Amino acid sequence: MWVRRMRYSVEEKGTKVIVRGIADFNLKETFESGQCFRWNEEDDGSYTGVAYDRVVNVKLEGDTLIIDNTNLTDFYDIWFDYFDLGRDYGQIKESLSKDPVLKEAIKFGQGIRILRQDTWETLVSFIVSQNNRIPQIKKVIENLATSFGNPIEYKGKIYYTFPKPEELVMYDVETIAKTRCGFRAKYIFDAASKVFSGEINLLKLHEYSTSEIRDILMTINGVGPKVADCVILYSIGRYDTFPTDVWIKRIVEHLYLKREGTPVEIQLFAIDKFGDLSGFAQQYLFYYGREMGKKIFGERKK
DNA sequence: CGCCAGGGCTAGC
DNA sequence: GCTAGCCATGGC
Repeated sequence: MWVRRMRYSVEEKGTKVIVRGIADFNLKETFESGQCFRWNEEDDGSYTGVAYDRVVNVKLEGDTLIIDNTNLTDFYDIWFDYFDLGRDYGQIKESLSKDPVLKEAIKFGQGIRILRQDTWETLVSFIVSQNNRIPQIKKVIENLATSFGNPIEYKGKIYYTFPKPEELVMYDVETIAKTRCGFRAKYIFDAASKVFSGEINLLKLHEYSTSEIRDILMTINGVGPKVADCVILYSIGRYDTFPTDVWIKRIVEHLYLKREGTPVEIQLFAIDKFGDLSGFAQQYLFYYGREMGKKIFGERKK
């Protein structure tokens, strides 16, 4: 019900696809809301990133989205869904704004969208994220790509695709650890092994219920509730999911509960409150909490 | 130096 | 079922 036919005009021009009629989209808010790790800002405010074995540059000028180094086929096959362009975020924000806290949070990230990312890359990225900081997560993911991915050129620079399971299982844990991923190397290897062997079929996850997907992902060593929920939200697109990390826990405790709670309690509270829009609410609250900074939450214990 | 990071595993109750 | 201690690495 939250997917409405959006009215865009789409035009291919040289190496670019130009989309007019874009609303509720801000590149910085979307790329820096902690859901993805391979987009980097250029001097002109555009972002260059690698996803689905492609490197593109995206720029927003008013209501016009310009995607460079692509074509119409890729736009409809990949980028339309990747940027969630079929969804009316205006309606989502309107509905969530009935909650006064969310109404305030949304002001800080009016242009946040939830990207539809590749499941394998999302899985590994959030394995890397555990007990780690975002700049370090980005470095490790780049190391994985340059070490084990394939080179692709764009504007005279070499970028690297994210390595597939079959490109990782041929190495051992010690080699994977050279990417500075630390103790997570064995987790990455186990994920690659289970996907490569077919024990876990990422392409069929969407056929299962959310809790079944959770159970399947958590059979991987190093994948717990938080990592599984991030995969479910950011790549499967189940929006009744509320990934609960230390930050969102502090934020919910501070803004709603007015007391401390367990992660499970926080999650159940949020999903009960936000329902099918929980994932969006989480993203707005997370960005809001991070923008408000450690001044408010920093001194609290986890 | 110690502390902690978008967690999860393990051992010990 | 619950939790404290641990985990690699790096920034402060």
